[in-house]
Amino acid sequence: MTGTTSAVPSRSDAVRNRRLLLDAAAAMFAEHGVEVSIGEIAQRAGVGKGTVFRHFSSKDELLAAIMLGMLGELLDTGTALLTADDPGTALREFMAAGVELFVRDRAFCEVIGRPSLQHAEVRDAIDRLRDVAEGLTARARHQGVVRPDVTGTDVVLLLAGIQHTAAPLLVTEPQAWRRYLQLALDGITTQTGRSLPYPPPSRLPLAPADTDQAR
Amino acid sequence: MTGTTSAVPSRSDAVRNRRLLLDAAAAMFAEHGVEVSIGEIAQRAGVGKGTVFRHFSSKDELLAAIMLGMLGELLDTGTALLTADDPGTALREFMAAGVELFVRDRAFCEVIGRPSLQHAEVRDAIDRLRDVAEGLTARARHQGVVRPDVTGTDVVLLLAGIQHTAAPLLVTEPQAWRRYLQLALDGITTQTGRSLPYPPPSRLPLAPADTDQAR
DNA sequence: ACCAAAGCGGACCGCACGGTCATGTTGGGG
DNA sequence: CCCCAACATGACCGTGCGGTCCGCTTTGGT
Repeated sequence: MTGTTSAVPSRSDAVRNRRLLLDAAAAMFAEHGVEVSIGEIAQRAGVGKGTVFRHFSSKDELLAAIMLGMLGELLDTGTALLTADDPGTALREFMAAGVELFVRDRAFCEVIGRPSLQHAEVRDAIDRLRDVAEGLTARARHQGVVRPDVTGTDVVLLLAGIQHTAAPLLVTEPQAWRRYLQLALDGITTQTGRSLPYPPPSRLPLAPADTDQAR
Repeated sequence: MTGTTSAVPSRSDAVRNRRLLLDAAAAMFAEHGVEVSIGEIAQRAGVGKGTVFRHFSSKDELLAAIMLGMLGELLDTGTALLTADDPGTALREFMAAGVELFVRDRAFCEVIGRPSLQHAEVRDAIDRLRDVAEGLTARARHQGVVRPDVTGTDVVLLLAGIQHTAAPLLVTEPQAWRRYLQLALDGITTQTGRSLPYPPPSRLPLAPADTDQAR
């Protein structure tokens, strides 16, 4: 389901090394963020630095391959939940899965939060994720458990926000994000006589070009 | 009120250059984050690179000086609001000021969010901020407009979270954070029969040492 | 068993960064 | 006006990064 970025090689040692590399990179990115060096990843995988660039044309390509995998999983989870019985708990479970993904993977947070360094495919995946979230939110809205003016884009944005709220506590209290997820859920739940002060964003901007203008 | 990190120099050209440097660094850090190079800051200030290190012993020192200034302002705002008439709107205004600070300054987000690279003085300032937030929250709680199990630490954490929620929209919709601030406020507001699933964090960890373990 | 092609590895390149230093310049007290 | 201490400067250094390249090894078809 997740189209790999580069073609998968034919020789046995190559496919084995590719697996080792993907696993090592996923672990290192998750633990240390996008700043880990290619050398460290290669070392962890037990291969030479050159081998990394044989399998992935650049560091960005490697990063994108892993991010796409994770986004694909979340997308599948969300799609499955679209046909769940209770729309309210379905939305809740989707958000829990999303926040947990952010919490577990530091690079994931950094990539999603800074669209400037995003691959086109990653942006597409996020767009599809937004669609799924839109569906889940619409169902919950129809059931009346969610405010009428809350959108799927809101939900996706909140995932990153909740993770970031609990981030400083992550080491000492790894489960604290559940507290802030509930807080957010209570915020988007139907409340009498309350409205949000700013119109819902129509869509995620394609590539905000970061805040950096050309130097 | 804000104790500068290094002693302020005596000669007139030195004090002028120090001002230029602080202004340039503040602008650059706000716009591009902590990653801006000393060279770029010096260029913007119209001085040589060496001059930067004459005034601040390291890049971290310069960064800390600016962060302390901003934290001081927010601290003053919060302290003033402690004696405001309506505790509910006081808390709201404090949070609005806090989020706006995050939104305006990229380096501020990065420093607050990654305690590993924090100066001791910065951590102290954040602690004092937490105390002020505790006071504001307690007042609002006594008035009954805020959940009994929401703490000042929650409020401080939410500031960063709200900014991060709206971050991807910042370029296209700079005011979107107000939407998510309201959402968070609705979340922490008194609601019948709802409770948070995770106990309130007692305090911010002092220095979570990042997620990086020694290499 | 052989061999071409595919894969591997690590020395190597160019670059940008934070920080230092020797040299030249300037301000302001006497 | 003079002089020296305080200051400014940019060439320079060490380091670590992403990415390249070429000689060697392994694989798998014949």
